Amino acid sequence: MLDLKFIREHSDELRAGIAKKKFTCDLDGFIAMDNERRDLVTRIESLKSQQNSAGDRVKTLDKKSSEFQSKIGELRTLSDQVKNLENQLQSVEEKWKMLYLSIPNIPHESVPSGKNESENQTVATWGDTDKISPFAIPHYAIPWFSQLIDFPRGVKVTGAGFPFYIGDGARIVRALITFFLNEAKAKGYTEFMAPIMVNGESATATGQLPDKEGQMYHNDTDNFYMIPTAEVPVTNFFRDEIFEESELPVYRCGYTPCFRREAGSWGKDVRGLNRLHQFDKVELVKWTHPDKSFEELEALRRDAEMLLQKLNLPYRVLSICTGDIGFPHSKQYDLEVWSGGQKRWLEVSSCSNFTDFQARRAGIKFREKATGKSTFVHTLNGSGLAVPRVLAAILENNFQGDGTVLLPEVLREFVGKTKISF
RNA sequence: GGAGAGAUGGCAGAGUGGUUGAUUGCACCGGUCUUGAAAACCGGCAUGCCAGCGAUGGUAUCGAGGGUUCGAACCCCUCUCUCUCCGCCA
Repeated sequence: MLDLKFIREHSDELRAGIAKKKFTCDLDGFIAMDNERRDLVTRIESLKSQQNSAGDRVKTLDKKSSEFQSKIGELRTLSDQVKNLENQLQSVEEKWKMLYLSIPNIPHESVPSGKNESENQTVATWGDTDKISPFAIPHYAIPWFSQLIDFPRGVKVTGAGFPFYIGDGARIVRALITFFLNEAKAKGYTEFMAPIMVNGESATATGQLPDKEGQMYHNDTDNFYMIPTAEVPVTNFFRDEIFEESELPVYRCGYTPCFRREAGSWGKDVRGLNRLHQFDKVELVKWTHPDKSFEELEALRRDAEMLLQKLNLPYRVLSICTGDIGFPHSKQYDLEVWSGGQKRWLEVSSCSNFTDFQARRAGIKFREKATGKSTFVHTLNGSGLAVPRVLAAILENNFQGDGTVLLPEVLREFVGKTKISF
C-alpha cells in the first residue's frame, strides 16, 4: 500500500510508475472512490457530532418531560440518517479497499527502465563460467540422478514437482540448508522456524494477496495458504507492532519449504530441479529505517552473493528492470547461478527492497526517537538461497569424468564426504 | 471434540446503558528538590481516519463482526483466541 496522501497529490507520478511496471490498476476509479468515501465520512461525522452533543443534553432531561420526548424524536431521525449513510459508506469502502490493495509499489529511480525481462541489467558477475568441470552435463542427465532424486515416486505420492530426495540427495539438501543458516547467523540474522501455512491477513500484508492468489496452494477447510516463501510468515512476525528506533535494523532468517502452484508457467525449462512445486529455501529478512533501506539492500545482496562465492559457483547479478519488477517491490536484484550442463543462468535469489509498501499493509512501524512519532519501517528480503537450483548447479558444474560429483568444500563436513558416486 | 472461565491502554487491573478514551497502580518521558542518584512531589504519556498551511477541531476504537437503543466497554447473537479440566494424539 502507498500513502493515501501521496496517491492524491502525486497521481501523475504514480500513474507513470505503474505504467513502467506494466501493471494495470484503476487509479482514476480509486481516486474517485476515495473522494466519495471522504465525502461520506465527513457527512457522517458531522451528523454524529450533532448526535453526541444532543445526547449530552438529553441525559440531563427528565424522561417524562415533553421536551425529552421531542428531543428523542429528533435524535431518532438523526440516527436513521447516520445509519443510511453508514450503509453507503460500507459498500464504498469495500470497493475502495480492493482498489487500494491492487495499486502496486512504484519502482525506485535507480531501477533500470525496460519493458520485460530481456531488459534486466547485469550489474555484476563472479566466477569464470569456463572454469567449471569440462564434463558438465545437465543434472537430470547424470546417469545416477534418479537414485539421488526420485521424481516418479513424487508424482505417485503427490504430483509433478514434488520430488523425493534420497540418501546423499537428502543429505546435500540438508547440508545446504545448514550452511545457509550458519552463514546467515554469522551475518547477524536471528533464525526462525516459522509456520508454513498462513492466514489471509498475512498473505495480504506481504502482497501475495490479491496479486498472486492463484499461485498459492489454499486450504479451504481452514482458509489457510501454503507459503510460497518464508518471507510471508517471517515478515508478518512483526505485523501491527512498533519498534523503537534504536532497535533498527532487525535481521531475521528462516528456512522453510516453499510451495508454488506455478500456474501458467509450467511447460518451459522445467526439467529436473529447475522448477518445482515444493522446494527448500532460506530467506533473509530485514526491517530498517527508511533512510537506510537502499544501502541495506546492497548489504543484503552481498550476503546472498557470498554464499555462491563460498560454494564456488559462478553467478551474475541482475538489476530487475521496471517492466519485470514485482508488484510490491521498489527495487530488486536477482542472483543467477551458472548451470554449466544446461548452459544457462538459473535464478537462485531475489533480493528486494519493498520500502514502506509491505510495512503499511502490515502495520509495522518504529517510534522516532526525536519526535516520538511512529513511522512505517522499510522491509527487505532476499533468498539466501533457494536450494534446488543451487543443487543443480553443484551437480552439473562439478560433474567429473569418472561419473562422480565433487562437493564444494564448505559442504563436505555437513554431508560427510567429498564426492558423490554410485 | 466435550465442560467451564475469560479477552479493557506498554503491563497489571477497575468499571454492567448517558460528563468513560475510559478509575488506579507499575513502566516510560519532562520538571521541582539533590553535589549526583534514589525517594517524594508536580506534569505528561494510545492509534486510525476526516477537515485545516498550522494551532487545532471532529470522529472512531475496551478480542472481531452483527443486533437492540435516541445513546453500548456495559444488554443480546455469532465467530476467533486464551486459560483450566476431560477425551484424542506427534
